[in-house]
Amino acid sequence: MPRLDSSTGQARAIVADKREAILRSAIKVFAQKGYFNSKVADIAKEAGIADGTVYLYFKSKDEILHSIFDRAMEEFIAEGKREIAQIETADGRLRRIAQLHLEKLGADRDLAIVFQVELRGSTKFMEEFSGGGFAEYLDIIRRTIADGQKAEIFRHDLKPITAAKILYGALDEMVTNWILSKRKYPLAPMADEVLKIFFGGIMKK
Amino acid sequence: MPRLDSSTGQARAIVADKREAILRSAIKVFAQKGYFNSKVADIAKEAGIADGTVYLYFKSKDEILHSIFDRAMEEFIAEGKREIAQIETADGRLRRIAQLHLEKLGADRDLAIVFQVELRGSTKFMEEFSGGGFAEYLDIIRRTIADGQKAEIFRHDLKPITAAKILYGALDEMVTNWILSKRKYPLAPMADEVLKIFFGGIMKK
Amino acid sequence: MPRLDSSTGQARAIVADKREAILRSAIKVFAQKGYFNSKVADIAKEAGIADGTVYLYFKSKDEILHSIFDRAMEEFIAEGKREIAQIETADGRLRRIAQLHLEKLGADRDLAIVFQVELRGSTKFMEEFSGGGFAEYLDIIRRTIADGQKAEIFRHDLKPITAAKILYGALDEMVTNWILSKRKYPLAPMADEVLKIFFGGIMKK
Amino acid sequence: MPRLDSSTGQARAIVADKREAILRSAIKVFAQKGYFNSKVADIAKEAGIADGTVYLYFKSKDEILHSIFDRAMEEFIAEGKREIAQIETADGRLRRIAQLHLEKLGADRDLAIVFQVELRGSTKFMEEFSGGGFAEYLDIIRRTIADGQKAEIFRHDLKPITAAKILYGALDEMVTNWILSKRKYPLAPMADEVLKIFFGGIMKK
DNA sequence: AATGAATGAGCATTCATTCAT
DNA sequence: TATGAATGAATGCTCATTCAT
Repeated sequence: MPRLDSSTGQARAIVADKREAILRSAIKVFAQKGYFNSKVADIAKEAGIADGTVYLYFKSKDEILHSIFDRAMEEFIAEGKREIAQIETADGRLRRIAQLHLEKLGADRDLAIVFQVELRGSTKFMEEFSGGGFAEYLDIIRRTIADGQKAEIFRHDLKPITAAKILYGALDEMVTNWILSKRKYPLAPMADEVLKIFFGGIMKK
Repeated sequence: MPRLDSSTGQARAIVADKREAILRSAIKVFAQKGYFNSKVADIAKEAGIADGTVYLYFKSKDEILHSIFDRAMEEFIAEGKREIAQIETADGRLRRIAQLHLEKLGADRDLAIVFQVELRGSTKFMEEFSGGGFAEYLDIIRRTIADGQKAEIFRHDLKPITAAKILYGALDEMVTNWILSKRKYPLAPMADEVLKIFFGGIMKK
Repeated sequence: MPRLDSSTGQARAIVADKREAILRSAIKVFAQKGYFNSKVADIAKEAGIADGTVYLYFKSKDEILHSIFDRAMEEFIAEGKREIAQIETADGRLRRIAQLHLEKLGADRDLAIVFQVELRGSTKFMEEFSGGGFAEYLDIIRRTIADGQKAEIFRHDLKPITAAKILYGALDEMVTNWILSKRKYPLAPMADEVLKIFFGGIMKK
Repeated sequence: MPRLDSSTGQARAIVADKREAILRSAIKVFAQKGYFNSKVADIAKEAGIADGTVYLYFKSKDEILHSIFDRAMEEFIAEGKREIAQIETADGRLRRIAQLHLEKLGADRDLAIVFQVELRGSTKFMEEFSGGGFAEYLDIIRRTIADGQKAEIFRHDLKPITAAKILYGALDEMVTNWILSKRKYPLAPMADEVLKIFFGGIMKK
């Protein structure tokens, strides 16, 4: 049986590979020129395939953008959950989340650009984004903060959802600045800077 | 020759008025449909003028978007500086900045949408944005934080520029969430929530 | 008042002229290459205007085809009714209808081609065609035949609607043959040939 | 070597079967959606084969349409000739031709649609059509009429070719009306209606 | 200054056909 | 023979911008 399995499996793998290749190409092209200024032909050329072939794997240009987001978010959330599960304290978990956030985007500049720039380019998309994976991500942060309050390590006079948004916003700004910065620097370490303030405040005690 | 002066002045005022009207219309239209999906004809119709007239006041559709940003940012920074000048303490100044940030955008939802969404829609624009008024704004925050460190009210183990970005990012996320939220709520009060964390951290002492 | 009227009237006339020009060009192009093989750019070039201009006067390529038919049919029916009204006998009226039918199409070969060929190229269009002007035309023939029966000049053992279809079909075939014929010959005289049979049959008495 | 022969024969039969299947599928699809709106993939799916397989039996989509016409016309003419040969009188033969015409198309609505609608969709095709089987068909009618004149049962003051076109046109219109009609009714009986007029005229003697 | 008709470059998508397997 | 993934040419329509009036 391995025979049949592998033949089917291989076919599936090839299909997945090509989808993958198109997605990678699209990320690169979108990052360079922006979604609206990117032609489907650009993506195809970057992927080394014919224009029409793109449509064997995606229904439309729009679907490509959605797929980029869905796939990346899915992966990120899965990995985040896995890592978090092994950490005891709420603050430790929060630190890991922040690090992961910046590690992931810091490791793929093009993807980061698409996330920071293109996904924000339309209210329509942002709304879908907000209702989708992003909401789940924000909720993970929120729950972790609530956990920390229960565990009496975080203050009680803050709404967890608001605190979560603040943390997310701060991290998000780190990414945006990193993308736009002319100087190259590693993004991940910024997580600790953010947490230094988020955890400790900037006031002297 | 008050005559000529006044006539010129009046003419200039009329010109400014029409520019203004076009800008207001553009903000409304961009907020509704997004920059790329807005037609110049839509803006003209909203402003009650002919399509071609738009080009007597702006060189291109792109310039309209830039003007929206420039004008709003200029106004905002001018007002910010004015208000800040009257405040003694660094933390007081920071609080006023945060409040102003949310007050201004909270008072004009369409403008807020254009700022949060449309201005992010292209790296090109974000780069210009970053190099322009935004940099100045961020620098004001940075200097205020540095002042606070000099005055020994803020910790010294934080780079002012990083702290500034974090504050900005947190505020920015408040605005984005407010825009996308289905529920209507006042935006300005969120400034205090942000500062509660920014100043005090979320850890129990 | 003629002033205002004429200015408006002139503008309207110019618009009508351009519509007209596009329609004439479309008839020519459709006749030459067929509807599906005609590009909107072909029509525009033939009319001496830019591609986009076509869309200032017509919503789509499809609408152009419909307009060709509507306008021609309307004109034809109006003229037919006018002429018929002055004729006493049913057979005289039928003869005039048949003559007009062939005169009109015989005078404009391109229009005839569009009518005979392109309007038949899709069931969708034929259905609309059948439900529209064509039905009215066939009904005029039918009523004339029924009149002739009432006047006791036509046999009663024929359903007027069937006889009408037969006459129409015979005339229609004359047109189609004329279009496809390599030899040039006047179409109108064929009306008498058709009527010779339609009225008299081909059997010897 | 009966072996080879039979194997070849069988192979040929299989080939013929598949050609046949594709043709039947094409008729169905063309009738439903029209030639230009039908995709080769639609035909293949209807026939239960792969897209590429179509091209093992036909050189192009266009050739399929031609084959539909050629095969049907060939069959029809062969059958027509066979039947006619056994009939003595010219009017009897004409009656049989008219009946066959409507019987055949009345028995296969999809084929009728393709014949009445799709084959008319382009002058190019109509010209080929006119020069091909259709010319032969029309000629059979013409000769039969000429025979009737020689036999002194038909009037001499009519050109046989014109009379033939008139008969054909009338029959053709019957088919077109039948196709477009919402009501279902048998087509074949219309032959007699047509002949009642064709033979006898509609005038009272 | 204002108009709005005209322009024409630009692009996502489709689909007949090919060809490696 | 059969497959169906891949190809890439082809085109209707949009819309920012221009310019004669």
